[in-house]
Amino acid sequence: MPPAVLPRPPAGSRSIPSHLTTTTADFLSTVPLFTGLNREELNSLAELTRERSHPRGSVILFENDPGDSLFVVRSGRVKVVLIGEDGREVILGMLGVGQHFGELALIDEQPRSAHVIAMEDANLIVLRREDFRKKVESAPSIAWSLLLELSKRLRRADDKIGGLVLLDVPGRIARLLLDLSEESGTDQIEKSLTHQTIAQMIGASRETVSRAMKEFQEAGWISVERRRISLANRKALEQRAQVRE
Amino acid sequence: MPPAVLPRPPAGSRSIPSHLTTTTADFLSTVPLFTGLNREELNSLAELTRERSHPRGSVILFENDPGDSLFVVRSGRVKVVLIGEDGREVILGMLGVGQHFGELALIDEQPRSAHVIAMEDANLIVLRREDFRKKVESAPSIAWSLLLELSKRLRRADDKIGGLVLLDVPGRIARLLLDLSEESGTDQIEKSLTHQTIAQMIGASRETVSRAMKEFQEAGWISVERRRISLANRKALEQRAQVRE
DNA sequence: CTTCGACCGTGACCCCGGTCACGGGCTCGT
DNA sequence: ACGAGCCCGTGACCGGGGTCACGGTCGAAG
Repeated sequence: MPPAVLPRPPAGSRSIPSHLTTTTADFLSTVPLFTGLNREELNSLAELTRERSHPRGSVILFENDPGDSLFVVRSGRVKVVLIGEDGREVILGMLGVGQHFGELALIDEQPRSAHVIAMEDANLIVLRREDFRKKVESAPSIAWSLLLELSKRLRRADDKIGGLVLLDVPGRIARLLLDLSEESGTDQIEKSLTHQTIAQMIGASRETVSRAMKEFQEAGWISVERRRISLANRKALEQRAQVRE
Repeated sequence: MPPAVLPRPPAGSRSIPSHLTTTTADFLSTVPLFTGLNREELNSLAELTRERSHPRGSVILFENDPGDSLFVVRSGRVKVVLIGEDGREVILGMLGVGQHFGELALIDEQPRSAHVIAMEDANLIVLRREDFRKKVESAPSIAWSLLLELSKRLRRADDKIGGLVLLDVPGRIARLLLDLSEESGTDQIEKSLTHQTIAQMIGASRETVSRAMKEFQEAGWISVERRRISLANRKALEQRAQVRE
């Protein structure tokens, strides 16, 4: 892994109004955070919004930076990571279209808690703190959505902590695969997930993940065809993802 | 470690109106969650409340149980834990007077995400979901306090994940000690923290914690006198709690 | 005072998984 | 189409830390 000297946002961070398939307001209506807003509110919200695009690999925001914006992913995919001095990355989460990040700093006014990096070219909708605050006050349904979202993340995080302490690497992988498939609804996992990425999500090395994945395949629990993982034996994986003595 | 067959709440779970130093309403006014409520609102809130007492070691609520109550610690101390089939415990958090738990299930209606166990004899104030919901709706300041609290916990959890992956055991201990001292305001940590407890908080074994703590003492970074840990060399600990190569 | 249970200190052992070092296969960009 | 990067597979090595097994101390209960 290259020591990854983090460059400040390189070219491409300019605000480019994106003329895409839908209007911003239309898009916002599909974002869970903003369900509960009516047409009018969506429009006024869209007014307050800027748009930025980031090329794959660029850093969208830095840990410890003061932050006063909320971001919604309009296209592409983004990862939330911690990075040690030695360059090792821990992936706390991956966010896709319609998901958002940066709320924490909006709520508690603390510095950003992690880096966010574009995994693919990404377009982001940006909302500034004051505008967001006003929106929340005028539309309490947003506050409730936020609570729901934070709750979900907190459960996930606690789960992850439990997994890190109680499970071995194969167990953690099994759990991750089950999580991902659940969130995609099917037994398929589409995302282009490299072993390296998996390793960073579960706190392991690339090599160990390779070996474990091979075992899962040989056991017939999963099958892997170009950029697609299928869960063939869910039961077995669930078993493996459980603490046993 | 005893395999810890978890008994259902034993004797002592009866609701006992506690005639303590202050009234319930007075106490609630000191709880961060409810700052922002005026006298009247506090009184009406107190009306909706029940009180329970739990002896040291008893389980207050079980992971996976459906849950519809919020708890506020009125006295004593409580731990939030995950428990593997093999009996190993992971301590996700410790809560003292004025802190609350059980909100997650109130917000997202999912089952409880962890066990909660009394570390000392504890008195708890209990509030049912519907009553709580109504309160939140009538007093949006509560929603904001909740967002603040969940944000704080999420940051903590992410930190913990980072620590588990990036730091060795001494590093994780250093970080824990710094956290605890910060939250107590001084360089002293009072709580009766056994090595066993520390081990469960950072995902390590009792023995390894013993050895690391000894090194810290010999290095002069901390000093330990009966049930009290003092941080003597904060700088060194901060250093140790950092990822280095 | 004695016993009993928690808690701490320490040594021996050993295994999971991180690190290093390669080699070989894809996919791009030019 | 041919390097240049990414990826993935695999072997060798070895070290952090878990586990086991004791012994010692101390406070509380009988």
